[in-house]
Amino acid sequence: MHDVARVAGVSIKTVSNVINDYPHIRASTRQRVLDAIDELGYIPNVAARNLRSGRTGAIGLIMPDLRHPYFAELADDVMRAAARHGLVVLIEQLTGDRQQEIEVLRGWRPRATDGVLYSVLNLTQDDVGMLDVPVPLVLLGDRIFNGPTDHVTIQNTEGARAATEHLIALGRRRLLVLGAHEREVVGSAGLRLEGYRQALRGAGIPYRDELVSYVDRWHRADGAAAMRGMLARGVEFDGVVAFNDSLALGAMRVLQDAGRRVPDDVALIGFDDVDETRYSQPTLSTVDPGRAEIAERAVEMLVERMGPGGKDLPPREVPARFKVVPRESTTVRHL
Amino acid sequence: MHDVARVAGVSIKTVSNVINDYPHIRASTRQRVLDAIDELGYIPNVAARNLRSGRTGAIGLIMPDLRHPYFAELADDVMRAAARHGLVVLIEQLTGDRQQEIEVLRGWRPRATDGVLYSVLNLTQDDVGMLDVPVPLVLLGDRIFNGPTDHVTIQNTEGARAATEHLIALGRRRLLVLGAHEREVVGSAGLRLEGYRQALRGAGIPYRDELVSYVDRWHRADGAAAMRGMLARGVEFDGVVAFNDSLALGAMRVLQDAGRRVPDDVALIGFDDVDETRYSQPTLSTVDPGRAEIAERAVEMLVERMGPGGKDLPPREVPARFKVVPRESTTVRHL
DNA sequence: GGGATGGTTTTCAACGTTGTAGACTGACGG
DNA sequence: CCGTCAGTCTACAACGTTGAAAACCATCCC
Repeated sequence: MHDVARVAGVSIKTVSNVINDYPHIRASTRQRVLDAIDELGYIPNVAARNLRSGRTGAIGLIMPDLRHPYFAELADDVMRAAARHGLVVLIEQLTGDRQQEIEVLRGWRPRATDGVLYSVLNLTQDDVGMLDVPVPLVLLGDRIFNGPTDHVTIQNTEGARAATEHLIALGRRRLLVLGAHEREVVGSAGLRLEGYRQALRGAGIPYRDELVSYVDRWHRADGAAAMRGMLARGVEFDGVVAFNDSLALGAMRVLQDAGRRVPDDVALIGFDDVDETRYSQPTLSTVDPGRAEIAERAVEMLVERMGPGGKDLPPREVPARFKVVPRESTTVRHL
Repeated sequence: MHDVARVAGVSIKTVSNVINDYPHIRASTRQRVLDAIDELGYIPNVAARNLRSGRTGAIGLIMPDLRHPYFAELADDVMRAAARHGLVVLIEQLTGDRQQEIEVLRGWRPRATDGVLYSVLNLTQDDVGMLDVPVPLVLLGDRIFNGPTDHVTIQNTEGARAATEHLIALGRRRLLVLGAHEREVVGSAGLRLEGYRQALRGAGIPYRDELVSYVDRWHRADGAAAMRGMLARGVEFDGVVAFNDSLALGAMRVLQDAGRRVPDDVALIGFDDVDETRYSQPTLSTVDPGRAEIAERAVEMLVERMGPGGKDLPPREVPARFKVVPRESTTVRHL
C-alpha cells in the first residue's frame, strides 16, 4: 500500500480511501491510484484490514456434515447468498455430539467471523443461554424458540402434516413414520411427528405407536435399517412418512428388495426436496421446505444484524414457505 | 490479553508465550496465566495474530459446487483432514466459467489463506502459468500435468479402463459412454475416455463413435438427457460406462422408464463411489477413486509445503489407489 | 478582502498480537 | 567471589490497515 501511494504520489490513506470507495475523491486522483494498484498488482492484506476495522468479511455456518445432501445443498445456497453480499462462508461441521456443539459455540470461531448462521441440532430450549454469543446470530431450522436471536424456521409441523394428508388423500390408512426421536418435542423430529399426528387426527385415524420408527440419525443407511426392522416385525402398512429424503430413499430400497411395490403397495413421501429425489426409481414425493428461501432470508437477516443498529433489532422469526411436491412414489399408476 | 497479563501479574508477552506453548515457562507462571485466561474468558484475536504472524490457519478449497455429491463428500473429507492439522477450510465454488476460475486464482482469496487445494476444472496445460500463485498449492484430480505444483491424481484412465473391463467380463460388447468432452485430452473426461478405449482395444472390440455421448456437465439431469437422446436415436447397447455416478443415476432412471432392465438388459457402471450409489435401485456399480485418501494426502502435502522449507520441495505427483466396486447394476441375476 | 463552505487530502494513532533482543535470576564451576 | 550459562521473563517495535480529526484548497458570498 505504501508502494502504491508512492507510485501514485498520494498518501496511503488516499489509497485506502480509493479502495473503500470513499466518495470525495477527485476522479483524476482515483485513476492514478487505480493505475498504480494495477501496475504493482497490489492486493489488500485481509488480516490487517480485519484487525483495524473489526470486520472479517466472513460469516460462519454451523451445521451437520456435508454428507447429508440436504445440508450440502443448503451450504451451497448459503454460499451463493453470502457471495451476493460480498461475504465468505466458513463452514463448521457438527459431529452430533452435544458437548462438541457447545464447544463450537463457545470457541474462537464465532469471534473470527462477523456473524454466524446456525443450523441447530442438539440443543434444546434449556440451552438458550448458550446462544448468548458476542456476534450476530441467526438460527436456521427449529429447536429453540423464544431465543434471543433471529430465526428462520422450517415449517416442520405444517409440512409433515401436509405430507401425511397427501398420503391419506391417496386412501392410505396405515402410515408408518420413519425418523422419530424418543421424547423429543421441539426438534425437527418432534415437530414433524406432531404434524403427522395432527393429520391422523384430522382424518379420524387412530395414532398407533407400533407404526412409529425411532431413528436417531437420518442417513440413508438408517432409513434402510429402520425399514428392515419394521418388515422383520411384520408390521402392516400401506404408506410411509419419512422425516427426510435420505431416510425415505434408504427405506424405499429395502421395500423394493422385499418385493413391495412403490407406490402400489406402499406409498412413500420424504422431506427436504433434495435433488436426488428427482432421479430415484421411482421418483420420491417430498416436502420442499423452502431451502433456497431459508438461505436467502437468513443471510439477509444476518447482514442486517451485522450492520449499524443491528444489535437493537428485536428477535424476529420468519417461517419459510413449504410445499408438498408429489412425485411417483405417491402416484398410483392407473392399470 | 492485557487484562489477562494484569490479572496474572505478568507481561503480555508471557501470556502470548503460554498460549503458544513456548517451552521455557515456569509451571507456576503458566498456571497463573491459564487461570487468568479462564477467569476472564479471554479468546485470542485471530486477525491480530494473522497480521503479526503472517499465517491465517486457513486453507482454501477451490472446487465445483457442493451440489455434486462427489464434491460435497470430498469437501467433507478435506475438512476433516484439515481439522486434524488445526486448519480451517474456506470453500470457493467454481461456476464452470473459465474466466471466473482465473479470477478466483488471481483474486485475494488465495492470499488470505496459508495454502490452497485446487480441484482443477477448466484449466488446461496452457494455463500452467496461472498456477504461479504466491501461496502453496496442491492440485486434486487431473488436467494439468508437469505443473509447478504438487498433485494428487485420480487414476482416471486406469479406473475407467477397469470399469469398462468389468462390463466386458460380463459379456457386454456394445458399451455406451456417458460424459465425454469434445476434443478434450487431459481432463477427467478425456482420460476416462482413453481408459474406455484401452479396455475395448484389449478385448478386441472396435471403438464406435456413435456409442459415445458428449455431455458437458455431469449432473443427474445431464445423464438423463443424454440417455434420452441415445434412446431416441435408437442406438443399440448392452452396457453403459458413465464418467461419474450422477450421470449413471440419471441415465439409469431413464433406462428404467424406457422399460430396459438394469442390469439384465443394460449393465451400468459409474465413477466416484458416492454414498448414493449404495441405495439406488438397483445399487450402482462404480469406481472408488480413493477419495478419502486423496483428501488426506492432499492436506498432508499442503501442510508440508506450508511448513518451513516447503517452498524448496520438488513438485510431487501422488496417484490415489482406485478400485472397482461391483454392485447390482452389473450383477446379472441368476434366474 | 475576509470568512464561511464544502470537497479533497493528509497526519496520526491505534487495532491485538508476536519476533527480536535483551534483562533478570539462580546455579554452578573455577 | 566472579563469570558463565541455562532458564525465565520483559520491553519494544512492528505487522498493514482504517477511523478521527485536522489541514488544505478552491469557490462563493457578503
